[in-house]
Amino acid sequence: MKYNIIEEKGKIILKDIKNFEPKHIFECGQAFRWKVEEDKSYTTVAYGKVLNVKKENDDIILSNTNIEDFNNIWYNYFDLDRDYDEIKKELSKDPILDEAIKFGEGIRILNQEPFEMVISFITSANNQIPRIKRSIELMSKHYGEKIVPGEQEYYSFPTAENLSNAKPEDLKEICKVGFRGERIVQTARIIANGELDLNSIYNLTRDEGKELLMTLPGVGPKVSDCILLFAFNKDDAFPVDVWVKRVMEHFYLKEDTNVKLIGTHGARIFGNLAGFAQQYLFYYARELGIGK
DNA sequence: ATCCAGGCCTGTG
DNA sequence: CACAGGCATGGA
Repeated sequence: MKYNIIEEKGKIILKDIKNFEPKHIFECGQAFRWKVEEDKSYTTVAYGKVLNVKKENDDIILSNTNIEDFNNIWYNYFDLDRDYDEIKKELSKDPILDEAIKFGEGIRILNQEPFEMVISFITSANNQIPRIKRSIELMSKHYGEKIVPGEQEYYSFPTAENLSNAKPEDLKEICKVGFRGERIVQTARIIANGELDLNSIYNLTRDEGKELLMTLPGVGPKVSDCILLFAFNKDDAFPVDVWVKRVMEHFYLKEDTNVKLIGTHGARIFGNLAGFAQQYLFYYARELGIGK
């Protein structure tokens, strides 16, 4: 990445940075906790911190942070070590990806917190994105930790310990997670117990990590791929949801198929960049309503 | 009203 | 192994 870092009080400024468009990154479906503000900046809670991100011309301004947190947390969170020019150059050889990349040219794939991804994508099953976001906010508010950096209150995403002690009925009634309540508590318990060590997945392949994650209640083929891609940096993961199914059938298969076939097809044509391809395609398809 | 949403689980053939 | 049907919830 070619950019200059400027440190001001409470801010880190990334000067002249490419491949970083907040709207694309935060609204492409990989993250559920970024809220757009009136000034078009975005705010989230992650790693126990509140962070605001604003784009001004070709600069990105990170507010309520400092150089230590930037180096220790946000540099990796925003995947700043990766050369997106190279990825886009390779994927653009495919004419359909070329269009999708033009549409979401500023997408980056974040490296988010494993437990939060596990629960968030369990919550996503047969659900709608606005409802998923609402349930995640409610879980954070009721089971997370309060953070007050200024005038406003924020809540961190709950720990496995805290969620393992929640009652499924409460998750349903208070957090509106529906039938996913039991799965959330059971999975939180397995992780809180240490029965499954999420950190071990960093050192596994996609297939190995997938096999392990799918032992968790509520985690199947699609949810596991999301967790592997959005938390564990497995770039060959290719989550196939209704939108990816639609866009792949519309542009590539030209017929009605099934998610399993699309998964193998995606792996074959996109290879070790499948995760990036999926994210460009998902954003493109959902924003434009392709195949619906 | 019926259908559907970033699917998964369980039971059947 | 493939394939239904069910599942909470609420907006279209």
